Amino acid sequence: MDRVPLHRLAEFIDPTAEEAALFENLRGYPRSIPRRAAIRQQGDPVDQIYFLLDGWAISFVDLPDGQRRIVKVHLPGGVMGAPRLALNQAAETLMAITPVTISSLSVHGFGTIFSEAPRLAAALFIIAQQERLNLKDRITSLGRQSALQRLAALLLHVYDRLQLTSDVDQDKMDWHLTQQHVADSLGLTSVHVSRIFRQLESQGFIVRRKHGIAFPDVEALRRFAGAPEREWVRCPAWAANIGRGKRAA
Amino acid sequence: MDRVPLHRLAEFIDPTAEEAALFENLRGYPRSIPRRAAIRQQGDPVDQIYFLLDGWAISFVDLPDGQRRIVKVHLPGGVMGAPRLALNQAAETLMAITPVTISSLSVHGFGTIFSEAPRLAAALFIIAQQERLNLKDRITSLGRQSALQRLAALLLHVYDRLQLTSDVDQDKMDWHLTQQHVADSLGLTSVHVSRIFRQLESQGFIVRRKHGIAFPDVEALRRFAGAPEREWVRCPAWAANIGRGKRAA
DNA sequence: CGCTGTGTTGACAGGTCTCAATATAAGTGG
DNA sequence: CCACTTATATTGAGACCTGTCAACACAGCG
Repeated sequence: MDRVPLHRLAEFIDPTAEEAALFENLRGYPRSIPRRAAIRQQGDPVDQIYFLLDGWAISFVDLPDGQRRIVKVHLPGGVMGAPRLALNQAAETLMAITPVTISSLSVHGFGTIFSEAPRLAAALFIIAQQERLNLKDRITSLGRQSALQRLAALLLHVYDRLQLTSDVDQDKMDWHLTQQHVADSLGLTSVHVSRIFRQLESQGFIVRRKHGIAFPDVEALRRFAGAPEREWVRCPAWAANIGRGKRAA
Repeated sequence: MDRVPLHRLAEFIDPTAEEAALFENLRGYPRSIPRRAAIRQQGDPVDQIYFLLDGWAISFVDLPDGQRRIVKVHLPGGVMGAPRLALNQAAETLMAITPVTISSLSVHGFGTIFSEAPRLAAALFIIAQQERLNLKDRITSLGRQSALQRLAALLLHVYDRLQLTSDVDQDKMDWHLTQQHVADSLGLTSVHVSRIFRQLESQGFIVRRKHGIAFPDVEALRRFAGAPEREWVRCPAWAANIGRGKRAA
């Protein structure tokens, strides 16, 4: 497979050679960014979207009162920065939490995809909807679940996403979030996160290692978290056939 | 203005006559649905998306333990059901909470928009991103704000959306959510919602009427809620010019 | 006129936060 | 390589917010 993050697009359509080439031409060269560096600041103008090729990143908002909310954890293969296409100014800061490599696409190139490769555009649209569902699941989770369940749901969410994009072991995963990151994601304090992490561990749901977490029994954890199982669509007919019927007729 | 919900699309591009006609041809006839009726059930197959022409609706998820989470309140002009394009089965139930009229669009017609009217597709994409931002704001709000602030943020969110799509009075709005709805939205109990509603009222932030809420001082409420002010993009160049450069060349 | 949906109020229990101290690991500069 | 600083994780005690349970008021509606 190529090193382009096309796999994320290819989850929903099978790109033709032309589509892949177009995408390849439009996107910029991969760029390395060190840990803790900002990829994009809250308030910057909106002119690029980013594909995360490798490493972990977060988008967060700093509030007037000094608190920080992490609104999304970005994993390899993800699309970053698309939501701000709806804004004049970036809403969030994008920061690398490990060394990362990214590739960027100008908003102009983004428009080109819509006119030249409608099937890719449809795939991007579906990805956006998938993200909406993820956010909705998080709202569901934040709403009324205990901190313990929320943490379990977060772990499983990252686990599932890592399983999709890389060939990793079945029962463990990399982990690059500090407890402060987790706290800012779940709306808890880092103090409490520490407690519930230990609790989850003492109950046998997880085993913690350096930069990694193992799951002795994923299914048990899943039942405990009460997170919905999502059955993502793959290559839906309406998207796959875009342009076909017309050009034939 | 037409009775089609094109205004929502027209927030981001100025549709040509052809684009408007295409959309008009693809969408179904308006349909009326009584209060409390389900527009779409959790688990149904995915073959339509809906435009809410009039009335209020909610999408919610019923959890195994009997709790209900409202993931979105739909107001007139909104697009409903797009997120499930990423799924094989509908993730949520769509229910009218007032009498509503809707117009539907098949997923096939949705594909046609991507091939025939890329600018409309781009507008739909931007709307999706806008929704993502709204969800992110809600996550921010749910995460660490007090119940009082969350309620204030919800009220302002609905207020701002109503201001966008209809010409209503500056200092008041219609309100069709019961306190149970609010509780299911904010992740609180209806008991507590009752308390904080009274508290918000006794502090002078709101005045409650039948099916309506008035805001004596919107800006004070906004400061209290601490919700971010969003500056939505309008007719961005990358979307407006889609297809132009190409056809000329 | 009774019924169901909705809103209000009170007392108590429980989860999470705050504040504070400490331990451990990870960098950094000499 | 060591000393120092910083980041991260852990633990405890008490306060506060919100949930639970229960009872009741009120309205709309058949």
